[in-house]
Amino acid sequence: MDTKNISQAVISRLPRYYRYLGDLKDEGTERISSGELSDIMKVTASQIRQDFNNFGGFGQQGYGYNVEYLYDEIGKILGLNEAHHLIIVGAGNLGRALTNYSNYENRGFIFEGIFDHDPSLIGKKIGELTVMPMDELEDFIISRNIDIVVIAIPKTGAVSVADRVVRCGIKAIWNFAHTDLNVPEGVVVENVHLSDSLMKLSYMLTQ
Amino acid sequence: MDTKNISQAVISRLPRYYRYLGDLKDEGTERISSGELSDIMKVTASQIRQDFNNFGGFGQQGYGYNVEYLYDEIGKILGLNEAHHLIIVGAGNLGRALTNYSNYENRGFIFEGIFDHDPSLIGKKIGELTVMPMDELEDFIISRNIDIVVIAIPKTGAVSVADRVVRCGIKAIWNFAHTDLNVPEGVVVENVHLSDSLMKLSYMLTQ
DNA sequence: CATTTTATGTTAAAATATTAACAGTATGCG
DNA sequence: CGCATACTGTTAATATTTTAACATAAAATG
Repeated sequence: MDTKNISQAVISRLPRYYRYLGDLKDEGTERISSGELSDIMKVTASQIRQDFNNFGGFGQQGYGYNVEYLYDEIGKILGLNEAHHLIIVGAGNLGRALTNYSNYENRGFIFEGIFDHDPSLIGKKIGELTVMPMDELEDFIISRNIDIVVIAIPKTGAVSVADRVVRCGIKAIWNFAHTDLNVPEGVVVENVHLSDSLMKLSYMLTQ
Repeated sequence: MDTKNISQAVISRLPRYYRYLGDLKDEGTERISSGELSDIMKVTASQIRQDFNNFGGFGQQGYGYNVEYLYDEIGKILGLNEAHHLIIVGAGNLGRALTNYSNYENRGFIFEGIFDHDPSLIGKKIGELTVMPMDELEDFIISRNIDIVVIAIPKTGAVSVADRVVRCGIKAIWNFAHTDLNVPEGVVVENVHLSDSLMKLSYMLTQ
């Protein structure tokens, strides 16, 4: 069910499917066809079937897809069946927003700690978490089995933080810094470049 | 220099070029070739040349590209030569983070106001801005010539806010709500679905 | 000032991704 | 229980995107 090289385009669409299927499940919809889903999501039915079939057949001819089953399966593909343990580096506005955001939006992603180098922030409570100093970073990651690090600091510090966490075994970085990170083979980075996103909007608006 | 249907893929890459060119400019680099840029950015030189040529020839054979000129031109393409006036709907953690974020990161994007429906937040200061009540939304948009609305509220309210702002002429929405917005032809939406992004990371980590 | 080098703009080829078509199977209904 | 219908899974066609190739023009060199 995995490593045969699924394209980035397909992967990017999976969370959206997951979202719509979750909504359908909540509404009590039991089954859905690629055609109906196509209408709701505004993508072709063909694409939906192709996408799902990258991971095996989840549907049944003449019936369609069972919503709950499909939802669960996509969840598994996305790795949501097991919990992830995160820390946030950077207790600025964005770090704080993400801490809080997690509580009600992202089950399965457990925010275990938040770090900052600013002495005036250390010890402060942010939601359930207490800001920790940067020199405790490595110990915390290792002792708490952290698997995802969120980088929410300005770009000047981002690269060195990435290096530090990679050195203690982190394999996934959610990067909000306004720069690209160079990481070794086997480490994945998901960038959220807000400025890039805003510029794209500006472009579209200008047309 | 415009409407001949530039692909989404190209547009998505423009801000990244802009970022790297800005860095090069700051370092004092005067000229650069597609080959050198290719090395730095880890994309093919061919793609770089193709991308730029969608908008006309910015370089010179045997010389390459003038960094500052190219930077400015891409800025213009992205619509960064004129200021944009934004408001944020939602004074929660995310809204607050974006307000502050803007100050030091995004010149040319001017955050003019922030709104919330929660009475306990109205009147509070967030950076330079004061939280305003939702019933002043339309008047403010019109009187201040707002051209971009940032939606930073939970999905339950997002759709109706989008409808409201579209009705008073807004053509661009930066959507952080965990839902898709249905907008009429001519209105553009740039989604920042943080959960989707995190799920993508989870997928990559699982592989 | 001629010659070599460099590097673009552009055309052509290859690789990917999307859409359409269809064969075949389960379902639902009479 | 058989027949029509409704769908998927999958293969084929089309469209798009990316990469490579190359002809040409400016720049550098001696």
